Amino acid sequence: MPKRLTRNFFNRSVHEVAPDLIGATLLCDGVGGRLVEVEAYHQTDPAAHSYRGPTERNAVMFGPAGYVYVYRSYGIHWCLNFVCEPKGSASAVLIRAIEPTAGLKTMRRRRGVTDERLLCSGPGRLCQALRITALHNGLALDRPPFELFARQSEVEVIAGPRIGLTKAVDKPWRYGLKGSRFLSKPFKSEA
DNA sequence: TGCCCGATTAACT
DNA sequence: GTTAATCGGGCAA
Repeated sequence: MPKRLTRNFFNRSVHEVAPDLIGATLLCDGVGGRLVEVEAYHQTDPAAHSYRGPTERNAVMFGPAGYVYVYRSYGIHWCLNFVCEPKGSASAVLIRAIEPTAGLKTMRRRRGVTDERLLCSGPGRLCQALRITALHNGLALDRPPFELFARQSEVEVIAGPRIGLTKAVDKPWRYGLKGSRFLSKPFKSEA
């Protein structure tokens, strides 16, 4: 059986946690898969929601590590983050793409597409596939409905600039599973 | 209060 | 490659 990750896993630098998450398996009510793409955000980072200090929306980011921060993107989509570092650091990892392994039929129904590569390849898409909404904001990652398992083998992690930003565009804080077909976009170094 | 804009996606040309 | 959809946060007034 794969080893479960607990909240303690997240209580260190977001730049260590983010690449370590590649290959881990996330399930929500039994539906999900392998994390293949994430991005790191920190309070000192102009692109982070926490950059301008605590607000009602980003309050969870200022809390302890190992909890879920969910926000509405463009008024349409939900985006899923894992809070990292000691309380107050306001850092988090954005989950950008998952390789679907569990609940494929459910995900196809929720997404309205059949192509496996379109189920969870993007932050908004994976939230729709796993049915993650504001109701999950503030929940612990090691408690239901979530299940999080450590990767079972070594993986090759690739890094590059984050996607969709207008600030701090040069920071190479996007991490991905090298060669994965399920990335939201290819990394430049393997294009 | 009003205005601008975004850690996106799908459907266009 | 371009653009609409859609709405709350953040800031100016």
